[in-house]
Amino acid sequence: MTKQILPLLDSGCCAPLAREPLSPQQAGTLAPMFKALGDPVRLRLLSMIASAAGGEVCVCDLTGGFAQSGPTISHHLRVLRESGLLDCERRGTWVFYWLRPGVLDQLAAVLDSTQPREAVGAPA
Amino acid sequence: MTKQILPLLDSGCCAPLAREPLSPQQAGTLAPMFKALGDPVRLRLLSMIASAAGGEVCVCDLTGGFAQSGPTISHHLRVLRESGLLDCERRGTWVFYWLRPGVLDQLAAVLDSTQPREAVGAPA
DNA sequence: CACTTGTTTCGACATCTGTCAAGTTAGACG
DNA sequence: CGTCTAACTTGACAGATGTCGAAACAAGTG
Repeated sequence: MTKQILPLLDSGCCAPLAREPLSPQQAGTLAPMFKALGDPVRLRLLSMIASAAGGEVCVCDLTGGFAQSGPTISHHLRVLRESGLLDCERRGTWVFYWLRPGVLDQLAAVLDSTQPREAVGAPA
Repeated sequence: MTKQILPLLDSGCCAPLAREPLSPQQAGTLAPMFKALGDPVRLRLLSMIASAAGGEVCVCDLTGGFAQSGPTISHHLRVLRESGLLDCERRGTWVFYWLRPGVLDQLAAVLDSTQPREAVGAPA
């Protein structure tokens, strides 16, 4: 069910944005994830899923909260899935979506600016 | 020089994504910022500016690092500025850009998922 | 098997986006 | 003022994106 997933930030991926310039490759890996977050409908979908009690939500419980049609919600879920933020599984009639663990934290870490620069590693 | 800026997350704006579902309004405020981050060129620009020594960079020091034309870089800088992530000022011949303080941290806070749900405020 | 419900895919369409070439504005310097 | 450089704006264009209705697919139920 899960289609092509972008090369995952294996472990941390990159230093925070504000510590050193991102390489074109790093930017190319991160941008699609931020892009997936760059739509109000997708942000709300992600939030509904991320904040759900069991950590997962049935599509049937998502569509009701939006003015958009079923196919449109399905499209946005696919974008979130293919960007590596969500995963899903069919169980009988229903399809459940959940947050891929850790991905949001990695994105948050990239945005973190508490260690602007010089305070990096200087051993002495 | 600074044009129309989106309604700024006054103070925190919203609870983390994973704590409770975003309202349509909150999603509408946040999405344009994530959208601005959703392009590799803009991510690199932002990173170059955020990690720069003095906290600001002259446009003339940015354009060299990209295959894109000057107007294209200018366009991306405008998108970053109008989404509220950057600010700029002209000094003589040159224009300098810098990170709007706090904005990145607010976005990071929205993505933070260390307090999934129930651990919220329950007084007892 | 036919029927119903949940979900995705397909096809179409209007809008938005990234890009560049060409032209314009802003300031510095004679 | 004229000219040079830095940066932005405009106009154009190919390609991506958000949206929907219709059709297809998946599973359960009679």
